[in-house]
Amino acid sequence: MKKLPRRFYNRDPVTVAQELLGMNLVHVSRGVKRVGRIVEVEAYLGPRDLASHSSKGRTARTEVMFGPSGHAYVYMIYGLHYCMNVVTGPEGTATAVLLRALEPVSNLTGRTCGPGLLCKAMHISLRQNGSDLLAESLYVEAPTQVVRGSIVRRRRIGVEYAGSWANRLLRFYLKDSFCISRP
DNA sequence: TGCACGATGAAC
DNA sequence: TTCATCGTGCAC
Repeated sequence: MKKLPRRFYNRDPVTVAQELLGMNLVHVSRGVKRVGRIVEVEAYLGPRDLASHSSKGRTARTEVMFGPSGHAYVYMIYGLHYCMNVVTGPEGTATAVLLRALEPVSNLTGRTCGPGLLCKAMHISLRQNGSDLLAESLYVEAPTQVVRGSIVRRRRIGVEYAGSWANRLLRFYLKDSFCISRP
């Protein structure tokens, strides 16, 4: 097991998204280490990407996205759920990868397939927004051997309002996973 | 200062 | 298909 270095995140979000598949998301809180295997993600390509929150510009909410890579961008959606992203690329590019589904590895209870469910099971909330993924609490690590298999590309979920950007194939998931939020 | 609307999930 | 529920961004 090896924590992913800053340079892993500091690349284009499409590359980072695909390479995150098969990696383990780890959250240590109150002495409990929760681990899940990332099996579904979406890439958000910055201010020009109308589906990305960063297309609204630099605001209090999107501030973390505009910062350095390797940090967690967590936000509340529909007043009910949380979604977690990993900030990618050079500082200021405001690109990110949304984590959409995990396969349970350790200490996870409840479902983990879906961005809101994933955060709930991992005990991730607004407290984790801006968290450095190279620190000790929340991070991603490579398992002893990364098993990926075939990667499927699909349209992103829930971004129909984004015009032609909604049609881009920016969602990636592991074909062989039993845990995908939507086919 | 007010208001429409979500990168969702669950129920019907 | 509908609804829960509230922070955000933008119109006034």
